[in-house]
Amino acid sequence: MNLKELSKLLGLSQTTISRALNGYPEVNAATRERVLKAVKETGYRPNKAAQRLATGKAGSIGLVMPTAPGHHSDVHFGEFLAGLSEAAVRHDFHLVVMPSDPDDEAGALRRLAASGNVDALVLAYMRSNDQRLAMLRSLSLPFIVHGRSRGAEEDYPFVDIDNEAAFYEATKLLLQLGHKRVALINGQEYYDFAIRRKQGMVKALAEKQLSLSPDMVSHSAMSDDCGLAAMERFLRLPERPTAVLCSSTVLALGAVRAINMAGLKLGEDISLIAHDDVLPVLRPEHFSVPLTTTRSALRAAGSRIAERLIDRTKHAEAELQQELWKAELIVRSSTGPAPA
Amino acid sequence: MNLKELSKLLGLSQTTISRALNGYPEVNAATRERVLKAVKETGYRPNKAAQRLATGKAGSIGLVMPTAPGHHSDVHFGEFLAGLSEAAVRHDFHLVVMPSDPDDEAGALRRLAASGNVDALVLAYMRSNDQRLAMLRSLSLPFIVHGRSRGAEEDYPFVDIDNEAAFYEATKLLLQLGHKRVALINGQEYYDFAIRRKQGMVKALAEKQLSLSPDMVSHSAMSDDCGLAAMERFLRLPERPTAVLCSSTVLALGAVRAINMAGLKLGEDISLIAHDDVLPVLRPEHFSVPLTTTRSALRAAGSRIAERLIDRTKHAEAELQQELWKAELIVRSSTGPAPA
DNA sequence: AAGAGTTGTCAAAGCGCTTTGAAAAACTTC
DNA sequence: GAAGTTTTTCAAAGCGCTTTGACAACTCTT
Repeated sequence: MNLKELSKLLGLSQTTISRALNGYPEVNAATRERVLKAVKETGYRPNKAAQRLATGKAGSIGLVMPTAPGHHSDVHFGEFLAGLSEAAVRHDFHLVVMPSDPDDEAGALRRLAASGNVDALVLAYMRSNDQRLAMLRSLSLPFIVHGRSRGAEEDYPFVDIDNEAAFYEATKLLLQLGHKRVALINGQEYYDFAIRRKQGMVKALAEKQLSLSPDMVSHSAMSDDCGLAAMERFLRLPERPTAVLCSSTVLALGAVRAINMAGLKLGEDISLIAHDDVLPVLRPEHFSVPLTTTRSALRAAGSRIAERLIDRTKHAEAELQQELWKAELIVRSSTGPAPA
Repeated sequence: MNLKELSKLLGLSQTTISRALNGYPEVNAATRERVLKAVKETGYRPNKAAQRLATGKAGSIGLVMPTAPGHHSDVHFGEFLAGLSEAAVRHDFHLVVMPSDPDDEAGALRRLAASGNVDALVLAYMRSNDQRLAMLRSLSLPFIVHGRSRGAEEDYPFVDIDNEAAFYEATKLLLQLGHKRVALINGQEYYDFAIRRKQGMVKALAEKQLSLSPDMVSHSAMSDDCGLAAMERFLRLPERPTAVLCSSTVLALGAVRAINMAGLKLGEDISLIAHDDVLPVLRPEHFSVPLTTTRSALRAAGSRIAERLIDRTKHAEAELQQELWKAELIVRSSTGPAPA
């Protein structure tokens, strides 16, 4: 069933039907009723491709999903996607996911934009000095950044959490508890959030005339085995840390296992604070020793981003909104005073 | 830059350019060269929406993502999506994700199909007697099912793992080790895979004149806390199980924690076998006691499905392929002889 | 009751591509 | 070199929608 057939069926012009369906005022209420009824009965749905060609609006927002045969899919991705989805579904938008080699996200982004398949883009997995920003600016397609990019000029709209403040606060808590040797199990070094978190930690340490030695820092993918390996390495140090910060509860999962295997007691012999993106499958409060965390819901960020993005495709006013969310420090049992 | 402009620029008709670009033979080699060069210079990209309208091909495959504000996003979803993506990216296809209320997947599917945004659909999260099947059959859009649906006629193409055989084999292993009381921590009862796994288990038990009592079975979402809760319940039984099967490594994560908290030794006091969908963040071999598992890579399934689906959009021949993959039983340390 | 203003409807022109059917140009062949 | 082939190119007709500009058909004014 297409518009032409429907118009024949109703004895109305395509114009009138189109207007009735799209809420234009210049349609008689009775006529609109009649159209709506016929639509329901026939199950007519406007063809999106045609609509898109006519209006230039795609009704979908796009994002690039870094993936490759060897590449570990990121647990956080699903949750972020769920957030985007929640907002998208409210506005009857689709999500176009463009898979891409992690090393060619810029190219994937360009292809996605050129395809005309999307009205707006989400930029995620931000790196320091991210080259994708320059490309996107030249593309004249609305976009919002999840995170930020150190080194690049900050003239783009974003939703980010204050990573530096989060890890600054977390570190301060540990220092107050008397810890002096604090280690960091972080995400990959090229990610913006990782550097900021490290900076927050360094800043807090510096205030107590302490510094962060390189052998107390680990950068790796966010998987439990990386967390395990990093923690094991720390525990083998001549002067092992008495506290550790983790950039994810997934990393913490491995770290906690290493701690247990070493026969140490979490929250007594060693303290741990993890950043919690609120993954439903891995709740810090459900760890055998509930984890102290800096919490910020990834899903909420996704949802907010989609909401703003969709709004922009509709109203096109280019207000530069930059949101910096505070992560919440939640103290549970994995933190305790430094052992004497 | 659009086709019209380019044709004017080159002094060629739109037809010729279109043909040159789409590899038709009836174009002079020299002309084609000239076109290709101009395309490179001008950066011309055919508008996908127009292409789509003209050809009826969208160049993307769709799937519905169940999501709602309260709804836990499924860890397995990301991995499945990664699999789909890998194949999609190879063929320059996009993935259209339609978020949907979990209770209205059928409606979402219909809307997605009607949108003309996709050439083919993936059906996942299959339930017993799934009503979506009937709907899809009437839609004349190619689709492939991930999993199967008990109760529905099996006349659709699918990729599934032999869940029954997997849990049959796993149970047999436990029985051979002398276990008599085996419990099951399963996914939600309405999922097809959950029922088949239970059936496999029941079958193996029946061969030894044993039966599966209802209080030894738990159906829940696939999260660690559900696994924990289920295991705790089992451990409180007057005659607690000496072995347990888990439908996911995520459930096992919680179950193992419950076992540890009860002061029991995994693989000695109690045995555990989990189904492993090969989630990169949660590897059974990295558990403190490495888990015995039935393994089948979810990502591979996604990849295979996308591959077949894309193939079908291109060649349209409707061979009914039904693949049933064997899960691999991998024995590690979480299984041992039944305690005396 | 004629002129002005409002409403409701329509035919037709696009949106940017592909594809059909026809025609022109370039070769063959006898 | 005329007739027949083959190769190469083109104009025009869609694909299914939205939107513009025009036109009836009413409803007010005065």
